[in-house]
Amino acid sequence: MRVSRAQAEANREAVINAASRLFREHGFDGIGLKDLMKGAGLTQGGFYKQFQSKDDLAAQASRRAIEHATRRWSAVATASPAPLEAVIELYLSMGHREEKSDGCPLVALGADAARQSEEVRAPFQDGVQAHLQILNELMHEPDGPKAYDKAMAMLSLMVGAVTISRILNDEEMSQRFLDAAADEVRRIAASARSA
Amino acid sequence: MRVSRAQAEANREAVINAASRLFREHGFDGIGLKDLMKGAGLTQGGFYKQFQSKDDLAAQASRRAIEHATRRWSAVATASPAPLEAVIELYLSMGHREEKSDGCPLVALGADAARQSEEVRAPFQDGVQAHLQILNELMHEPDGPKAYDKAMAMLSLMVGAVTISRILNDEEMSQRFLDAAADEVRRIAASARSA
DNA sequence: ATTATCTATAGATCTATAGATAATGC
DNA sequence: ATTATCTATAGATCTATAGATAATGC
Repeated sequence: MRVSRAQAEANREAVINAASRLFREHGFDGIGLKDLMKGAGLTQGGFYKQFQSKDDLAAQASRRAIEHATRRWSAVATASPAPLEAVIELYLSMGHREEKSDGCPLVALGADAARQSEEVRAPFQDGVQAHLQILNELMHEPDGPKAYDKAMAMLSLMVGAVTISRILNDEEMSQRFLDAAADEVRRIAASARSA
Repeated sequence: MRVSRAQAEANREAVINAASRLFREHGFDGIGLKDLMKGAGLTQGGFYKQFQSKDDLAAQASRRAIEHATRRWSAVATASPAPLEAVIELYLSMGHREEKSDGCPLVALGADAARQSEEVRAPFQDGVQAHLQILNELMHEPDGPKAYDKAMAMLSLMVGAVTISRILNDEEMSQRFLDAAADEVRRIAASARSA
């Protein structure tokens, strides 16, 4: 029954990874400890040797999800000659609309996060800052006086558009929301020039 | 124990009204039948004489919340000489950020709605359409070829900004998100002209 | 007589804990 | 000997149902 220390640490990581997906899919209140542990191939009993509470796991899983999302933005941005377009294509896409459990946690858990403890909200707040910094660098004039405000509008627009596109059944309408958002994100990035 | 037919109908309405607030505050999974009924001064036992299931109440409470939000937009728009500014002031405000249980259901339950049954999602979809129509009429050129797409971007931006502002603890940062969104909403409304 | 609401409860599930088991690590 | 994980369980809460109660409506 006992496993090596290295394996134990790997198991703990597996629980955090599974939870980061399962919380995004079902919400913090929509999945229990039993299924969270099962997601890593373990049973419920070991949970409190690994985490202080469900809230503790929610905080760690949120941090993992947000940091993964941030790295993903950085990765596509640095890999592309047109970084902003690359981020738009990644984020404002039907693919992202459908991959709820692997997509942006600000969309999958935005409304939920506002109801959580300070511990759980903290990683979301850090994630917002990290996303803003990336967007800021993708702006036409990152050092303009309003660049950071423009980044805030861009992030709000992106999060809102994917959130709404997930509520809508109509795929055509969903696509139209994403496209409309993409157009305006481009306009905002460009307008940082004159602001 | 038994009450008049009129009172019974009033009680049912009271449950829907209480639920429309309580779901926005705690999420669909964050509050049980006992407290939902208690919100209307009743006990849990009568619930299934009034509603088919918790999901049924969630659908009706969502419809009530969304329709209330739509009427609120219409009301401030028609009452003001600057209708778009009135809607912006109402929606992109710290007051709205704080009144979660009486605010826009797309913000309070956006991520939750995407996980719900078709029955519960339907009122949200109708609500999105209704909000778009109001925004469309507030545009500088409502009949422009891209007016509806502009309305989509405006709604996404507004929903996203309030969602993020609720996650942030920092009030200054929250305010800045709302202000940045307000600026861009105005720009988008104006840009419908030339599009 | 009918019925709106109540108390009480069934059965499932939730978070959290206790103690058993069996493999690691000294 | 220590400890990572397991099975089992406590106690609370969840959705849903059953049957009692008492006021309405015919």
